[in-house]
Amino acid sequence: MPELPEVETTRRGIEPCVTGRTVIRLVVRNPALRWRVTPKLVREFSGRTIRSVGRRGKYLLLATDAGTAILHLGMSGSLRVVPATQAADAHDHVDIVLDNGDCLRLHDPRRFGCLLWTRDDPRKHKLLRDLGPEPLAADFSGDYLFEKSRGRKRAIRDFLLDSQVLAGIGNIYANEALFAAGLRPARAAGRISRDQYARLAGAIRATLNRALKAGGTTLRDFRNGRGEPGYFQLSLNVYGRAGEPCLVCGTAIKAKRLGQRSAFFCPKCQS
DNA sequence: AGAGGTACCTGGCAGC
DNA sequence: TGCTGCCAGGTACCTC
Repeated sequence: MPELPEVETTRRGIEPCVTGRTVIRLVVRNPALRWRVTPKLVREFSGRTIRSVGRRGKYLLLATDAGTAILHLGMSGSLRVVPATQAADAHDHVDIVLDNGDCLRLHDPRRFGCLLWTRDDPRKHKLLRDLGPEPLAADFSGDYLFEKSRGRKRAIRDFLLDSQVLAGIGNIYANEALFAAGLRPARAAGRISRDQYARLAGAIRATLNRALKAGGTTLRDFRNGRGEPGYFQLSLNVYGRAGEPCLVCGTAIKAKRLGQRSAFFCPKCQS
């Protein structure tokens, strides 16, 4: 589910509700996420005050004076702030109970998400240290993608999904940005020109910014910190639209299997 | 080093 | 109305 716009929407939603609040306890109904939620996390997070809510790629970082909780929403995860007394639904695996009677509730049917604890700088954590640049940060450019892609034979769609190339891009936004840049998803990354990468970098930024304005994409179950869906699915040009007319030229959108995942493109607008 | 496949897990949907 | 098989927003880890 959640790519950068959804994770950032979640971050913005929960930030005012949890910053400065103290965690009084954790309720772990099912510790079996991608990695087990450990007793050490429960012990060390409890009693700590959340100083900030950060994000790196698709990871959320709840920072305290003693350490940082690293949270990933996987494919189907969502976080919301609800009264701690509210009955838990199926798949509400963890509550981070706050000192004002609310809790931060992690819901994740597929359990591909994780909740980890580190005492050190989270950016040095194994899961974060090799992440590529943030696509909305100043150090990201078409030149960076051009240099990084030389000699690479992979499909550009897969190159964009590689978190060591770029952090936070998933299958929806990779496909949408490639449409906006006029590039077919199967094109070899190493055979795309500097000019085309400049256009692609701009398309990535524009697509992510438009998705953020819409509060993210809700295909099935994404919800922001207040339980509300996003609306960017109404603006998708190609993702999930196989067989439907291109909104620019009317040609039928094609779906193609690249590796294990579907890619979508307009055969006329993209080359 | 890079590329490709597998695994983790649940739920929704199409087709029979 | 079942049942089966396939698909899904992610990504670490393994092999070649």
